[in-house]
Amino acid sequence: MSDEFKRRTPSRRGEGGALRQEILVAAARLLMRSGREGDLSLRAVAREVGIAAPSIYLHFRDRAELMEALTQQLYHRLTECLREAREEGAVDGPRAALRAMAQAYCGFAFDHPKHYRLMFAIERIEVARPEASPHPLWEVSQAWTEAVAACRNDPAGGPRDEAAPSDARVARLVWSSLHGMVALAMAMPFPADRAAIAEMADELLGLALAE
Amino acid sequence: MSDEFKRRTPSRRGEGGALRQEILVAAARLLMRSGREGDLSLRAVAREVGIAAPSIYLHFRDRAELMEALTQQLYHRLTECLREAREEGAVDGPRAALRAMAQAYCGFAFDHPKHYRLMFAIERIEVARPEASPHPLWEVSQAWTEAVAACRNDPAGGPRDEAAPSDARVARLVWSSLHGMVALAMAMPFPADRAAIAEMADELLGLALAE
DNA sequence: TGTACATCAGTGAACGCGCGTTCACTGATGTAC
DNA sequence: TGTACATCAGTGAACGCGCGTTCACTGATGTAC
Repeated sequence: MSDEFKRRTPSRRGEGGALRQEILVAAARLLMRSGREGDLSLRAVAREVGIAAPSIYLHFRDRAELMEALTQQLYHRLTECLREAREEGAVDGPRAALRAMAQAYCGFAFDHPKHYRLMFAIERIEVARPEASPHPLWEVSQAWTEAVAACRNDPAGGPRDEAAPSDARVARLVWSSLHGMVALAMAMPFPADRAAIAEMADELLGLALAE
Repeated sequence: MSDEFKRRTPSRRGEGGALRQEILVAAARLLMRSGREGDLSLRAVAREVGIAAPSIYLHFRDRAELMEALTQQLYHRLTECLREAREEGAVDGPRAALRAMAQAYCGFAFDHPKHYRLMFAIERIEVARPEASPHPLWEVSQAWTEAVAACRNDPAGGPRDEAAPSDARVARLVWSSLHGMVALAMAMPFPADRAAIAEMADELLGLALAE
């Protein structure tokens, strides 16, 4: 039995940037196991990668920057997951696409609960960011609005009620409620019932689109 | 200018238990300011109370037990807040009572965002608890179910649809969605719009009760 | 073809810090006789 | 009424730990001449 850490062999010259991605992957892996943000220390991540702790500073200014890069990556994964589900579902029309998207959202949360928790429970530091890069949560919001709008513009759905709330409002209601379902299920002191949540998600879509 | 901590004068004999409550109050106050669970160290709490760190061990077995007592207290405060709102609203009927309860829920979350976050984002350790004390989240769940049932049993609401989902299911949908609204609002990178959330909450109740 | 040098991709040791927890203690207050 | 003792409500100093971060360094690889 050996207590040695695995030792990563250094990148070849010009390929130093590879370590950056390895660090992020290791951080995500570590998070998956240990769960809480506080456990994601620089040193723990370095151990997971198989490098010395100071090597992280070659790619991230400090721990905060590493954490931010990690959450950004997780947000993008979620966005991609939603987009794929919507595309696949779209062959059966916009309603099916929205439904697939909702199911994919719940699936993402239940498949990566620790990641999901970090994404939505992290303390926002809100360093006045360069406006150049909008927050990735905007993309998620956008995706919901588009999918909802596609449903409500579908001619098969009949004429649109004049007094109906905007697509963005309905989308926000849908997203909020889905988030609440998965987040509350995770917060409850007994294991989540995925099937029940999936059913509740369908029920919600029915209500929100006033079918 | 003095850097000294305030020093608490010891309890009189037989009143040692008073410190326990002081510790919990100080922990809640500290949480309100600093936000993240990791900042709630034993030593920080002791400083806030004005006692030596080891004194905490006179009333709590370890840090975990202190944290658990704190969240229990917060859950009970939430439950009480919901119950009061419901009673006040009940003079205008069960529908108004449910509405008041929903508004109180959002109000609690926005008034104590750090507390709310801790209650629902804390890593559940799920020490096999003595079954004697059920988790306080059950009480919250119960409160929603009762309020929803009262609405749907109200004779003024007309006869009940046979195929309608159970009160518990509707209650869970309502609670989940409300939780999602406030939690997502807190997670978004800009300040929450309380009025918009309150409106969305009303809209949700309308949908869920199929008005 | 050889060699001096620059650059790249990291490393090892050390720093000061706050933490949870343990330990033996202290000083005030009550009680038995 | 006096005094020895027990109990209560805490304290001060110390422990070992892992942490973020800094610093001067190393060894391999490419480049200029």
